[in-house]
Amino acid sequence: MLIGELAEKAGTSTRTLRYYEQHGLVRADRDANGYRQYDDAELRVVHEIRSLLAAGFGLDDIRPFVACLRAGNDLGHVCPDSVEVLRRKLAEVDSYIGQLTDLRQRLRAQLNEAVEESLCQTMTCQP
Amino acid sequence: MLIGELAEKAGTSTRTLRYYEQHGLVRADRDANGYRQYDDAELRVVHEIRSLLAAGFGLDDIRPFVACLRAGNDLGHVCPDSVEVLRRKLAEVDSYIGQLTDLRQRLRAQLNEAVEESLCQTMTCQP
DNA sequence: GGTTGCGTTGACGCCGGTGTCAATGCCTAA
DNA sequence: TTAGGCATTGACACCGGCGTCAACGCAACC
Repeated sequence: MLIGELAEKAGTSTRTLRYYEQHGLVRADRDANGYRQYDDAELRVVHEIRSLLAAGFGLDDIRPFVACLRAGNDLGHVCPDSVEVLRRKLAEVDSYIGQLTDLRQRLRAQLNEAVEESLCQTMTCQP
Repeated sequence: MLIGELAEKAGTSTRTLRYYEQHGLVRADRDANGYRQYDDAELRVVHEIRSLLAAGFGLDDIRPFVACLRAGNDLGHVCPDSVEVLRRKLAEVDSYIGQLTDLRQRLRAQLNEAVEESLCQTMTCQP
């Protein structure tokens, strides 16, 4: 399978596939031409990458998952290194949710303050 | 007040103050030298900017808050345009929290799956 | 008058994933 | 043989807030 075909099957671009390869995620043999020749299994790998990227992982985080697939596992997240990344990401997400929740509180407070302020102007209340 | 002094008082850098000015947030008169000369009120403005940036607003979002302060209000968020931005941001934050919560669910599910998998290997269970 | 220290503008770098263009080479069908 | 379609590598562009450096002007003190 050439790069254009894989790109289409994976729903991405050739540029992207080369980028992944440059970062050690996707592998390709080379034809005598120098053209990249992809194994069928790489489609699965690319899907895994796209899925994890969409979830907010970075390319470096994704490497263990790909390695896990290459090691013969059906799922990329069942290996110790992947689990470690999952744990770390979960902690990050938790922390982030916490921060956003705090921020949300402050935004609501400011909105309320602004609304009361404008009520005071129209209805002459005593703050 | 010269730029270095304002930068120190505001806990930021001169580079940053020029950047804010370039984006229409901070104002300065000029000495005969060409040196920027800052009004005392600009310190308040810079603090407002820093605070909102820290909360995740972008410079464009912050502009109405600064305008609100310049209009003579004690608080930058009591003007209609500011309120509009606050509402939008609150919606964004809500949406983002939702997405992160979903993601969190998926991460937990994958972790559980991985853990059960490894238990199966050590304890010969029947999935 | 030279040094030191602050001011000025302008420009590049970073991060991360990808679009996009350029210059060039291979393959295939008309 | 020529066109055009796909391949190759390399490099620039983007976003956003700022660090950082360059090359220079002005102020003040010794």
